[in-house]
Amino acid sequence: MFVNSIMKTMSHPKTITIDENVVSCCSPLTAIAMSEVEAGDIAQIFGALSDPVRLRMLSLVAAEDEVCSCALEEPLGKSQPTISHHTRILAEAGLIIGEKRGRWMWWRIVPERLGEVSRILSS
Amino acid sequence: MFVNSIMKTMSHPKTITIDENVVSCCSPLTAIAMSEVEAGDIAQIFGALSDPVRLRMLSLVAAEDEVCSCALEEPLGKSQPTISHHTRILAEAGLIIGEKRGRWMWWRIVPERLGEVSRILSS
DNA sequence: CCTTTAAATTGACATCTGTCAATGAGAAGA
DNA sequence: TCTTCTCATTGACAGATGTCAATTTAAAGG
Repeated sequence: MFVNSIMKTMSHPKTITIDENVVSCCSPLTAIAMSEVEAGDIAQIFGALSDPVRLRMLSLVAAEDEVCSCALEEPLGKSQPTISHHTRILAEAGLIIGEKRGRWMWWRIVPERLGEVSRILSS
Repeated sequence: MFVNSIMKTMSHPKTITIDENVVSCCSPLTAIAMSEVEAGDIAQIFGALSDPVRLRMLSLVAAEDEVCSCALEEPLGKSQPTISHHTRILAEAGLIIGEKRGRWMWWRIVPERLGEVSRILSS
């Protein structure tokens, strides 16, 4: 069946690694005197969350275990390069992680990262 | 003394009202199918949080009970119009609230709002 | 009134950002 | 190898955004 044919033909799972150390995350806001570098790092994450298309994308991925890039174009109504652009930004922020299997790129959310960001706002 | 002289000269406290109904906040991300309008509203909030200057501004305000606009220019190293610009954006996102007393504009954070936004990311 | 002071607004400008058509890079199957 | 398919990259462009000088508005105190 379909899944098996994928399993048989897929190459060794390649995990897309994202610079984790780019981000010095994440002490709560109410803690004293946020440094400029910390502010820049956190701003990058919120920047990833500041676009409607990316938020709906995140919502779509969160609703499933894994979502293929190809399954995002239609519900979001955006071109393939645009989808690729947005997944990259979310991945660079550490909010999703991608794995290429065969020709398909599969995305899942990173719950721990979501939690980290959530904790920044909770006093 | 200083505080009293302020109390005596201040006009009736005018609370700055911000369009609350602009934002249809805030169901968690993992809930099904975020609508386009909801995504737009939430994106606006995260957009307010996506700038390093505004994050440090928020941090400064959160560290005190109230902070005067005039007390923000120096630590943030930005001009008065720029400070005004950023406070406005944070206020429009409902993250801070301002009150004009005499010549001074006093800002405080809106903890409930911070909580709302935090809850969007917590699955 | 007139002056002073704090903040908002306006206008200008450089930079950043979202978008897509065109193209390139890898993987799978024939 | 050749074709097909999925995704990434590039280049271009319109629109959004951060910044400040200059100006306006509004409040206080002579």
